[in-house]
Amino acid sequence: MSIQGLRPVSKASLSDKIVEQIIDLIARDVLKPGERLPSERELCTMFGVGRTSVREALRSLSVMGILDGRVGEGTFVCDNNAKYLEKSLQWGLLLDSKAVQDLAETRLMLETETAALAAQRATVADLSGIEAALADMRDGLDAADHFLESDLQFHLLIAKATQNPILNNLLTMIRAYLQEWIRQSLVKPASSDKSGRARKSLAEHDAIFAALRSRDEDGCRQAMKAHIISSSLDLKSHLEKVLPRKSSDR
Amino acid sequence: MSIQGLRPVSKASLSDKIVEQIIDLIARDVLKPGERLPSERELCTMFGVGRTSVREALRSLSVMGILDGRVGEGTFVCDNNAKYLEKSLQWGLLLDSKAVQDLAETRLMLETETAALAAQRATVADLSGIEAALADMRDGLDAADHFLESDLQFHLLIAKATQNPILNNLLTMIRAYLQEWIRQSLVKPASSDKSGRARKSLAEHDAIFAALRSRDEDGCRQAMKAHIISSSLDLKSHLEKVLPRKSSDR
DNA sequence: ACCGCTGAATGGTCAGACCATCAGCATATA
DNA sequence: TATATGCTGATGGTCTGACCATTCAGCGGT
Repeated sequence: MSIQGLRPVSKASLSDKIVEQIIDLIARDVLKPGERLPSERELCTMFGVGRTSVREALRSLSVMGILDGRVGEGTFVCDNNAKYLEKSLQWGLLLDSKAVQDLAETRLMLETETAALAAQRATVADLSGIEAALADMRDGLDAADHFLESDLQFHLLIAKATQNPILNNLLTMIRAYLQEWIRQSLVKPASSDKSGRARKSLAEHDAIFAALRSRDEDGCRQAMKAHIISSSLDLKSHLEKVLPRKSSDR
Repeated sequence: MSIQGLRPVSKASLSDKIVEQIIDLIARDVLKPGERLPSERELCTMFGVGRTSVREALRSLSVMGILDGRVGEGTFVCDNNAKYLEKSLQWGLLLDSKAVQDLAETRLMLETETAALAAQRATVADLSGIEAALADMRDGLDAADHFLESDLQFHLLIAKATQNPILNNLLTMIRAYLQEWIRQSLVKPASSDKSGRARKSLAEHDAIFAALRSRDEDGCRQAMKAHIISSSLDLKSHLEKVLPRKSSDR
């Protein structure tokens, strides 16, 4: 027997209700971005609940990227309330075991298209930033760490130049995972000579930047693709030396 | 005076470290979906921290949709990694028009390339699964929800056919976010006639599948791109009706 | 075979305490 | 006067121990 029209009773936890209230306050602009919330202890009395519940609510909102708690200062409304997406995409990446090859493949895909987008949208400020990173690479030709750092900057600045924060964040994350592998494959290259690799890499970056500056969308795509594939060769051969072969090979 | 070689110390909070550990466990399949975690009190002794910290960690993971706590039963790993949708809509959030568009752009980028990859790698099982989803769409031409569901399946199966779990997971999550918007723009289309949109969409999917089956990598890319752009137009005009324009517009 | 009771385990909440950190201010020093 | 230095109170982060409400398994009675 089943009776229609029965509604589930309120099963929301206390902290969830608090979350709702705070979100509502933000949505109605009572709490504006950057503003400071009352202290946890004050919120306790205001909501009439224990500190635990308040803290769980604040924790939730901070995981969503809506609030940001700073010890000794207080809790603040994040300027950018769309952080939630980026956060969960990050954690999602974390969830998937960091298979280096799959990651590298994803990076290739994202970064070539990102470069094309950047060619359309980069501001002059973006361009000069990227140029600076390039100059920095040139300076660091003989210092692996320095070189690598500028290299990373170069790529991240391009991602930023798409003006798409989600894309930017995704690429930053992926790159962070790969960075250590890339470092190793540069420091201990398969192809004996290492400053040669750096020099080649620099030339490739030059090509990318040239295409970028002249707003050559497709040229940028090609240059980036060529660069990543080229640098992936070293990474791949390095991996094969270090990693045990996994089950399925394609 | 500045001293070189000083590294920033660990500033991650206790609960954040616990979050990382648990995510790692799930990523390495030590904890499988649906499985039950040790009780909070056990976790306290296992991690050597107070219950507060453990609870904050569990709370975070549950906000992310990775865990699910049930009173009197325990805490479980969600079998459905794409719970984010439910969660983010539950909080009614706050995706401004720009975020949705950035997301759509990212999707376009990923999904076109994904289609090309799938054309190379799809197994016969993948293909027949995709074909089944296509047939399902045809059946659901008049039932929006049914149609939408099969549509989603179609795209996810293609992502799966790349055999790259990271790519797959990424697209699954992005799609989960967009799904509700896509639904709305189908049910309440800008261009008056809605079964027309569905029919057009079906034709586009046919084209994609044809290219996929004949392993036409570039054709697949083009077909997918055309499809997403076409369906994005409706989404975009829908957004402009529903969402407040935020700050910068490009 | 069915029902209801009981008790243990569990997540949710509470109160009170201590700690590390930070802003702001007063003080001391050059 | 201007710049360090040191104190102090407020704040978020953590710990402890307690109680509540819910759930489930097991027991006993029908």
